[in-house]
Amino acid sequence: MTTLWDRTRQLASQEILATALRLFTEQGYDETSIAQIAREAGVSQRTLFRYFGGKEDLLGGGQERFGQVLTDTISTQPAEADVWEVLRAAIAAVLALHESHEEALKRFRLLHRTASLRAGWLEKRLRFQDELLPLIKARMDSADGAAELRARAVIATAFACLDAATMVWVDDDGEGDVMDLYDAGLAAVRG
Amino acid sequence: MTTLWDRTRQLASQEILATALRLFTEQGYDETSIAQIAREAGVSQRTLFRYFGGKEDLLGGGQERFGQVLTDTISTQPAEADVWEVLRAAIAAVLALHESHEEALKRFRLLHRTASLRAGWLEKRLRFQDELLPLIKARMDSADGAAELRARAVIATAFACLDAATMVWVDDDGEGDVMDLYDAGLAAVRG
DNA sequence: GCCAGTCTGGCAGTCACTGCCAGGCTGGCA
DNA sequence: TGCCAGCCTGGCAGTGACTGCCAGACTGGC
Repeated sequence: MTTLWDRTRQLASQEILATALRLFTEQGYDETSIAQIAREAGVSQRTLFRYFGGKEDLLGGGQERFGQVLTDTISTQPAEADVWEVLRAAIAAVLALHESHEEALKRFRLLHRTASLRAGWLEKRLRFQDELLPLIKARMDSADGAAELRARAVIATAFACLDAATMVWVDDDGEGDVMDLYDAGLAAVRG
Repeated sequence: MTTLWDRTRQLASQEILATALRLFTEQGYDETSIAQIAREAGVSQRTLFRYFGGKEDLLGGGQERFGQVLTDTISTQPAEADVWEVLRAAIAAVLALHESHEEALKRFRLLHRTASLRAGWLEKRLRFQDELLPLIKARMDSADGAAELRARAVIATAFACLDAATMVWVDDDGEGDVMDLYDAGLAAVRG
């Protein structure tokens, strides 16, 4: 059962998140201080840091779930499926998590335009890749060696193409479908 | 002509760099404070920050040159060369910049094991990719559209394979040649 | 030997982030 | 209904990276 505490927490959390996203888009990420967000959201800095681990987490978008969704999707994929198919399905599943088109575009734009955010995101993405490694490795032909290297290369390439797709998508102001762009990018790579 | 100032600067710079690398490898990047490096190198914090923009730059390795070397190598490549050949040459040129095997391994290990450093490095690498974009785009078949996307995907894939190669190389304690691993990784991707 | 330009160190301040502590509110229990 | 235990909050102080400012020292050219 949800207690009053839970509801209060939920409310405060949403208020903080909304305030942060508003200020970030209005004046930029680096130009917005934690103090300002806390003030305008009506909580103390200390509390804000208790709700969210750090400034980057205020962008929200539920990135914590991404890792789980990726691994889950891959695990439920048929054993005989091609690794590229498997990765495609995982990426599609993550993209499907985004709420609205506009929100996603807003967040992605912020992400790609702010160096510090971009760095943090890339780092997080690399951790996802590490989590995927054993799953993909198990699905690779273990006949010729260097399965680790090949698995790493394939995973990294898939994300690289997703990166390219996302960037083009953002540059075109959300024109077209990210998944189509991903396919086109991968096609350009694999010939 | 080199003045006394230049020589002093050079000396101080090297002393700082050496101290930093030593402390980083001894106790870890995050566990080493700027104050400690400055103290042990015999300069003030203020001066240290004047020599090097920030803590990340203290890892050295001449990463500033990388962008220049990449673009230069690509520019001097024959016009009819395949984009993959061109990118391979550029990556090989950058790898050739590393002084010694041991130093390179030490730096790479630090880079891959420290989240904050890895994030910064990935960000820098992304900027290199942006610089390469027009050069590669110009070499792509402009017949079918989406040259931007295809160029982005190809560049990102090349770096992704380099990433995979470097990681495996570090995990194997510098066994084998990074370039060979790169070729193997790219082969796994392009079939 | 002197002046101008440059480099240096120290100080104070900002910003993200953390530990600690006292006070307040909530939820369950008598 | 009253009360105690437990969680939650805000404030305060501290750390670590980084910047602006200023005064003092040193160097290079005249």
